[in-house]
Amino acid sequence: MDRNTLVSFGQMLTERIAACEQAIFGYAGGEFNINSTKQLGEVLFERLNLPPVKKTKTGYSTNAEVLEKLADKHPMVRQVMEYRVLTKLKSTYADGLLKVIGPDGRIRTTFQNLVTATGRLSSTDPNLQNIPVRTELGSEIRKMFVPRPGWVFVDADYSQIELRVLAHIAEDPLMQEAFRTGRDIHTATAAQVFGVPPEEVTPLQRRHAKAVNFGIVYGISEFSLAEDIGVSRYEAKAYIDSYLDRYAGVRAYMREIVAEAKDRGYVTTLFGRRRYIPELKSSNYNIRQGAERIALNTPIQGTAADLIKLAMVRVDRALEEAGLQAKLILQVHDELIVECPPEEAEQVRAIVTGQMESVAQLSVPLVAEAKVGRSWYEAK
DNA sequence: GCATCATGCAA
DNA sequence: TATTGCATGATGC
Repeated sequence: MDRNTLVSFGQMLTERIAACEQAIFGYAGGEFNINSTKQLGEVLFERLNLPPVKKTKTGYSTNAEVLEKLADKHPMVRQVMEYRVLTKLKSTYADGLLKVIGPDGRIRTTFQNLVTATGRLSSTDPNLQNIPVRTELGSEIRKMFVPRPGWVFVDADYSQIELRVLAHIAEDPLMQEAFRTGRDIHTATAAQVFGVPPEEVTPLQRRHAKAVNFGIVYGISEFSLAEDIGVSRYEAKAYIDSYLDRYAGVRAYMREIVAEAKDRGYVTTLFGRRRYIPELKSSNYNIRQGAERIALNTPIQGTAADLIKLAMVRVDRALEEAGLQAKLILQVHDELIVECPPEEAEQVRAIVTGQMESVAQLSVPLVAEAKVGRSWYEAK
């Protein structure tokens, strides 16, 4: 870790947090613990009389979605949103990571191989599988993950591995065709769902199609899709219907995997990993529906986990056999990170992506893309 | 000190 | 009323 930069980043956050706090206390007319959802709820919904959008089982919800809806109703709300972003980065990442830097300046996670229900690894103490990447400020943290002096990172990730696994397992001809011809799957899906040529797909259509692809893997409901992309339930239903009309293999898979799971009591991955799902027989509708989503998702997520685990073994072996100093140092579900001297980087890149892509022969190609960089931020 | 809750980060 | 995880601070026991 680049400890000094991490310390400076933490100090910058401290200053910005203090400014937020002062603004919030000014609007509230006094101090309170902004971290307490109970106290914050009282200020927002009782003192300032903002409309309570949603409840939790213990009181008012103040989560990001709720705050977003209230943002135009009182200036304090945006300050609270910024406060949440900053304190998250400070406590979990800046302070949290500083605490676990070893005497040699390196951070080591502990991987658990037997925790998740699907076969994924999990990472603890610290969790290196949830380092921020989606926002500009958050991704600054990744600039502080650096290799040993003079070395570089090679970061390789699978492209759309779960949808490729779905295309394979579901034997869906259209989805397979999209991957075989190297198309952008979300654009191809939008073209199918909205009935337009790929080159006429608008950014909004692509975004909606991406959300549907994402949701399908998890066992979507029209309600949740509507929530996610901000359309009516009827529109969301139309998207899903159109999707499953076009990707008929996916529709059949969804039906068959649930039937099989109910019959056998478990589902399996392509490599035979098994997950029992006793909740399929629950008398509670919600629990039963949840179990069906698990039956749908587990073979997909679990097969992807099997694939990358096998790739890890082969990558490690191939790097060793090539006589390289390169070392596999991290896995993040669909991504492998290797540390190596810069003169090895191009060979490492070829070995890692080559092993990841050839780990299994599915009905669609597996594609891995790699970058080289002097930090995790640069290499991703 | 431990458990639970709400929240938010990742794939 | 979308899958899988883990860390944090607050809160209560």
